[in-house]
Amino acid sequence: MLPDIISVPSTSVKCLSSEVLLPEDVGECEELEYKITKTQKPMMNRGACPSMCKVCRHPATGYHYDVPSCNGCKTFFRRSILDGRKYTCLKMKKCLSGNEPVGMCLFEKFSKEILFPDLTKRMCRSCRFEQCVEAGMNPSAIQADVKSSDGEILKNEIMRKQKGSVDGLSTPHVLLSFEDKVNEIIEKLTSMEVKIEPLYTEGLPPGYKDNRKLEDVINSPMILRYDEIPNLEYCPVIDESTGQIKSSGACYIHCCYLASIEYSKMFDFVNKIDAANKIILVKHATVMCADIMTSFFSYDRLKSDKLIHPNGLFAGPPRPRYGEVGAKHQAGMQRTLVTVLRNELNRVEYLLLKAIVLCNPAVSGLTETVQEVIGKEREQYVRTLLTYCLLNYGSVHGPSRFSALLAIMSVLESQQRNAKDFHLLAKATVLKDLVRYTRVSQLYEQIMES
Amino acid sequence: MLPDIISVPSTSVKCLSSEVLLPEDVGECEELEYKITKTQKPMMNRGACPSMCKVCRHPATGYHYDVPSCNGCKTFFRRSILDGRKYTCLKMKKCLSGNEPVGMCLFEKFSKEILFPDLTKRMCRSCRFEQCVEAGMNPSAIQADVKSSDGEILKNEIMRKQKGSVDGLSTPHVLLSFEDKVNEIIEKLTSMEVKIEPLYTEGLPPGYKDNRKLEDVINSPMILRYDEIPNLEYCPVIDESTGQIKSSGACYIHCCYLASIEYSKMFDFVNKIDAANKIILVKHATVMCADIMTSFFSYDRLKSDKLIHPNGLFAGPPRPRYGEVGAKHQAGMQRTLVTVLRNELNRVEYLLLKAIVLCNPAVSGLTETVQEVIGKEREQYVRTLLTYCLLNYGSVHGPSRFSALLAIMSVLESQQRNAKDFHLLAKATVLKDLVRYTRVSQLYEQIMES
DNA sequence: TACCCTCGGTCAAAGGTCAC
DNA sequence: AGTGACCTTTGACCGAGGGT
Repeated sequence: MLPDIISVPSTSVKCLSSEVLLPEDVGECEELEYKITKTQKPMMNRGACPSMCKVCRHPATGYHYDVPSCNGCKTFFRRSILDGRKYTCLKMKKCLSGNEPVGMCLFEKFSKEILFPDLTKRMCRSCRFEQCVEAGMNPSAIQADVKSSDGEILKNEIMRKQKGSVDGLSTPHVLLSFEDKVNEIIEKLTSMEVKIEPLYTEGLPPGYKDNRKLEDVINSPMILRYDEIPNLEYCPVIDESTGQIKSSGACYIHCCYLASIEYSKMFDFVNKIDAANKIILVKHATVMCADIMTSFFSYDRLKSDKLIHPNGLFAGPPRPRYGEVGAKHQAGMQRTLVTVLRNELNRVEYLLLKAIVLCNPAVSGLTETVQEVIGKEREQYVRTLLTYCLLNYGSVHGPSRFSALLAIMSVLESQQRNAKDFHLLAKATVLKDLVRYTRVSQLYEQIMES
Repeated sequence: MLPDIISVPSTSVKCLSSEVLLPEDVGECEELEYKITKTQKPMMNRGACPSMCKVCRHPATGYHYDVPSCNGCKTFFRRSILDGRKYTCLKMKKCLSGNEPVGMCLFEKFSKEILFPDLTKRMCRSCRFEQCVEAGMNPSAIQADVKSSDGEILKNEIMRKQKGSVDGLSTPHVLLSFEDKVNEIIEKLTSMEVKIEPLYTEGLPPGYKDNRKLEDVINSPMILRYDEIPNLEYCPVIDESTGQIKSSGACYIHCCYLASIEYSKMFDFVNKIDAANKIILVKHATVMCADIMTSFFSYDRLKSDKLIHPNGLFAGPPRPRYGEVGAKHQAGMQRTLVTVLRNELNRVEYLLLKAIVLCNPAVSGLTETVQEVIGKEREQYVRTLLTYCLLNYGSVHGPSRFSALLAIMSVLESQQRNAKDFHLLAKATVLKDLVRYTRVSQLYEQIMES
């Protein structure tokens, strides 16, 4: 069962194994399974062709014997079974892991291995066959008649082995160490994300206002639920014509920003930088982090192709009366989402991208030391994202996937410029009243006016 | 000889040697070669079998390392490369032509050569290897690992030699190693760049105007010097107040666009797409290609930190009177350059980036097939750039270098939008006169108004 | 009806082997 | 030690058949 879920293909998850195995994720997995059952296609995936051969990392040509694989490995497996072949590895099954040039750092080894993917050359037939079995190639999916009794025996042997090992430990894999490292980072980001989620999804209750300054929020201990916010002020907006309290929903924009700020505080490197630099960084990153969060949330959780808040309401400046700049802003927000959707950003990619957005050493005003610290942090996430792409999309499509993801950043950046332009314009001129009506927080203004 | 024919084996129809000797068959050979070139499938041609070894004139057993050849020469070539052997001819490389037994008349020599075509007997190993290379045997088609560093050196040497003589007919081979592929692609792009450079650096001479339409330029054969442009029209601009010819420098903008278009025509994939799609693609890419070219040229060749034309004059809309949009446009141009400078883009990165900019499958209006073709082409360049970064900046900084380079693209894109906005605004309103004054070509307008 | 998968089969062209 | 006829293996490609 598990293998099937993992190999559920294409853009969608193909997650690293730990993701699948995390207890929190069971729900997600089940959901995935549900989708599969629903479309009544347990094995194959409509549309997208899997990108990488699970055996040798060549470009895959489709699912063969239940495994995304290339033509070569498909034929190799079939022949091996039909002829009932027995291979012996002369290198103690170390064809894959051994023989590396000495003195290479791990990532170097890895990227070389991925980018120079001719595993077939380095794998002996024994190890290749092993890898086929490991990847889950299903002997009973072979329709042709086995040519020898050896074949029959081998087939049964493999089937027994696979049945037995479903819940057993998978044998160590070359890339495990990289997967481990990637997993470690992803797990950390995931747990951070989980922590800030309630802050965003619950929103500030209607009529309440958070009066803290940006500096306060940044320098105070973590606050992960709105009801822990000190000095939350109840100041409902009164409709001037009717004199009644204007009904207003929960305030998600403010909370989305709060969530982004609290999120940024969870990174280890913030301990290494001083308050002034923190503020500069946060001012630069928050709008973008909030945007990508809203976009991803709408798409991933709420399955919406429109930008919506956690309560299901339409997000962004909703009314047309904001004029041209408003329209541009609005269009920009939607563009962010559209980009996310078009790329079918998955959760891992989202998390890493957000981390990369946050760790931007090019923000002007940062001291040199801080730039260096942040630069190193960013490099780590960039590398992880690249590794993830290479592992999941292969050496052919991986790099372009990686570049497509990075392109989202520039969309976020221009979106941020639009948002800030919009805010200034709105405040200065036509929208003075509207701005007063809206429960604009000081924090919001501080961010937007940077 | 006869036994060979009989034992010509198995299933496949290895041709009979007598066939080789028939004069009529020379034609067939040539036809075969022609077909191959045409379909760009040098590998195989099912059904037809090459008849004669291009190295030694024995009966061929098929294509080996891209050359119709016999078993012996195939094995000889492989062994020579794998062992990295160096042969020396003791007969001044005259094994083939000279040194005939004395006293033979020409006809004797000739008929002997035809009837006993065993050149191997007469060729020393040095000359045989020479002949292999000459015939076009492709060392990168050898899959086995070279056994010595000598082998690696020899292989590269041969490949360089062949590239020079065949003029880049090298075939995309699946098993070409990544390093090789990187070099191959870079060399190809370099040679393309060299070809278009004069078009840009010379510019159109003052007062001349190129009246061709975009379609004409795209569909006509390559023109790489301005003096080959058909119907170049001399139409100097007259100053209305003085009645004198306005002095104007060479027109670089037009030529830069021309250079970009001619450049795009050099990509192999353009043969696979129709005229309509070509136009769409070129309309989208030209401004960006021209921008990055101007930027890189200013920085790399002219060592300028300002955007300047090859003649040393300041580039871009130079006068402040263009108003706000003009200023924005101007600032954008400078921003492109600044980005280039800040990144210290080198030539390889510049070339690859330009190729990536050009091969954009996301341009709206392209048919799906074309999108796919272009997408594959782009993937190739993206992968190459990534590999280049990893190789040259290491696995720690390489990925972020790669991401920094990709970020230049979005700068180019927004710069393009500004340029087009500027053009439309200029044309429609305040700058009507200026636009008329400027020798704006139809081609320029067609590009700017897309 | 018309695709679109994935199956098996095919064969040109790789590599390897071993008398000579 | 080299050679090359013969052999094995590989994998791109194609038609078949079953599913949507």
